[in-house]
Amino acid sequence: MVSDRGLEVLRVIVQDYVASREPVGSKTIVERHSFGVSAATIRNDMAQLEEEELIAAPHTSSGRVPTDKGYRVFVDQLTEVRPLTSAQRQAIETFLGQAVDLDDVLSRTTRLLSQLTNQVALAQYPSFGSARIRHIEVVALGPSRVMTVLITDTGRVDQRLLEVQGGHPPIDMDDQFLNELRTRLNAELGGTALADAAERLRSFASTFPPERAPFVAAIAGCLAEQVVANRQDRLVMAGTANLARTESDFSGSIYPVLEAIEEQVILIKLFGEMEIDADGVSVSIGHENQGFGPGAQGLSETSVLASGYTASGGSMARLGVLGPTRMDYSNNMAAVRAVARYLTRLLSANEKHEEQ
Amino acid sequence: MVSDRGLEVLRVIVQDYVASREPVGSKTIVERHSFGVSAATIRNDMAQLEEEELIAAPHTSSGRVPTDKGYRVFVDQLTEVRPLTSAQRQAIETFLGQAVDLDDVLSRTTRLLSQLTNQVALAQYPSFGSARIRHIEVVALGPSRVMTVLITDTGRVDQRLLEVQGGHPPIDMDDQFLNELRTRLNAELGGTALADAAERLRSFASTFPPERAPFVAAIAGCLAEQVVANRQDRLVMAGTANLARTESDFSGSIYPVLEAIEEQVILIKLFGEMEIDADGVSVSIGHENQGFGPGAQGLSETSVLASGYTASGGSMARLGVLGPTRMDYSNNMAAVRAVARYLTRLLSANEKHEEQ
DNA sequence: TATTAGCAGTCAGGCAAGGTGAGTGCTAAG
DNA sequence: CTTAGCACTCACCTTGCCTGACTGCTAATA
Repeated sequence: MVSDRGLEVLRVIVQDYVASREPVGSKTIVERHSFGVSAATIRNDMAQLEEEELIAAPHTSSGRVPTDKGYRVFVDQLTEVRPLTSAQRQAIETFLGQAVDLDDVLSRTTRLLSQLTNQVALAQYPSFGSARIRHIEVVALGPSRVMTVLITDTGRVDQRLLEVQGGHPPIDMDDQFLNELRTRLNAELGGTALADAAERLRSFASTFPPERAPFVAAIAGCLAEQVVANRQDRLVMAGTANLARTESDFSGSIYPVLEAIEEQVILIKLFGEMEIDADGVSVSIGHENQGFGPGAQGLSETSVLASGYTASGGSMARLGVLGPTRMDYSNNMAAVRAVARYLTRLLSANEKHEEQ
Repeated sequence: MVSDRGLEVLRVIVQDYVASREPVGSKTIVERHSFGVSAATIRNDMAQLEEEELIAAPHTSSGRVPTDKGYRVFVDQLTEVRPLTSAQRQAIETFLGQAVDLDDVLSRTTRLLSQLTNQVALAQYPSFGSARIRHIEVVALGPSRVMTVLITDTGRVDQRLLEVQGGHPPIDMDDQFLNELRTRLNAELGGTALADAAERLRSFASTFPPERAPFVAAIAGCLAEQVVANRQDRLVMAGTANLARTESDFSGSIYPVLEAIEEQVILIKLFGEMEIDADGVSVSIGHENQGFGPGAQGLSETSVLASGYTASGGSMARLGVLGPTRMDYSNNMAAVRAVARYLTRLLSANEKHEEQ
């Protein structure tokens, strides 16, 4: 029902509204853009757009504002992701290049992304997924306390404390036994995909003499927990202060938004649902964020851009930005895409290096 | 210059202002508190308090508001930290008791504290300080990549990646050598205070045959870095959303506040400067937060409460809350103190357990 | 049929005037 | 030292008015 010019009108409405933060009227449109038609014609087009619920008027005699649906059409059909400036590319390379470990990479990534977009930047730790066990460490911290450390080939290190209940006789954690245990654990599990590790761990204790078995079982249980640890889904974020700066973009307080962000579960779920086509950026707009648990309605006036990056081991994770629905989609999508790509390259470069 | 009753007046002004968010006048005071004198008398007292710059009037015909200096006097002389309710104590115990490792403890601590106070809660990782090395791990991740893991008796695990430049001949990282290296590192350094470890590491490589020395030196250097890693000063925080809820307590936007908080350096410095007397709570009010670097003026309308806790190994770290100067000092100081105490008990209980 | 000009109608937001009430400082008396 | 009384100030609210930016509609035009 909407003519080509109508879509063009929608585009400039979105662009002008994002830039000016003010409802845009027919007159302003003909003034700022050369449509070659009069304001009245634009008004007719706008009437159609309104009928399609792509724009709306805050009050009777004001200009129009894009609806969530309008943004959706804009993002799907009208936006072309323009490449970053070379200065920005430069910034990405130099800033991310200095990272020393995964924590650092993600911390830098989010800080960088929040600077590029002036929004809240989010990055998910790579899920264990297809990662493999590189090394297992068991360290005695005291007569009844043990620490297990799980190191994966993705560079992830996960430690856990274990209190061993005193047995009869008291468990003997001499170094020699721990050495043996460590050796056998690594022999049995080294190189195993995490997905399979839990299975193997279950039967691991039975290969030990009965008096050792309960202790070993405890350790194995602990490691099994680590394997499926929910930690794998931790989020890093940066630039929450940007929300305060764009505060006027929210009808009420930014409190519910901040709250929803702190409740990382919501974002993780949301990230999980957003499907990313190859090297694309996926967008979830306003009400589309609904339904990811209580508190998610705090995100009803925000949009989330997400892209995926692959860490070494082929495990996939998400990164993106969150901001008010009225954001510069074009620029932000470009930034997310560029950073995601660079991140993939950075992490798989390590990978290659490692495999050679 | 200020009479006893004058101080009492200051107290109720602070209390009423904190509770009502509105300037409090002489009439309201005599109505709500039984001073046994008339409003006019209170007015005289208030005139004196104003002369001492303990209170101020936002505009000519309005009630008074405490100044930073007024809050200072209130905190120093007029507040008694009332004990928590038993329900609150209960909450602390059950919530913190479930923690599995140090990360978890601090994450839970901040979430709890932010709930108890409705402010932003902060906790510093225990500084290595007097901590000792418990265990060192060296893991080959590939032909030219090594990961070093440093585990301290405070339960801290710090890993780092190391790219080893190909030598002549290419470095041989067979398991046997790594085993030897690991053993010697632990023999040499296990139990060493971190403060001394860097020293010893410097000469460590020289005890190896020349063809191994460069490689070992690289590893030792990497470990030395870890020992003095700035990471030791990381902060955990929770409840930033609370800032948005108390937004009206700030004259401008909360943007500079959020920004200052993200810039953890400022808070870490501030924490460092605040001196904590035994089991006390230290308070830094408004302008007192100034001078901790650019961005610190974002904190000019906030107060920071801090207490210390001792982790195992006797290392001291801070935890506290941050909120608008107009906060419930009495309650918040109680909460900070109680949580700090409990945390110390929790961590040193482990310690004891471990030493027995 | 698509476009345009013109016109009447709507309504948010800004501005000024006036009233209200909370709160003060001062003074003189108890 | 305390109190009552009084004049004064000033933020804040309400009301009314005006302006300007829009719109939707209609009738003329290409």
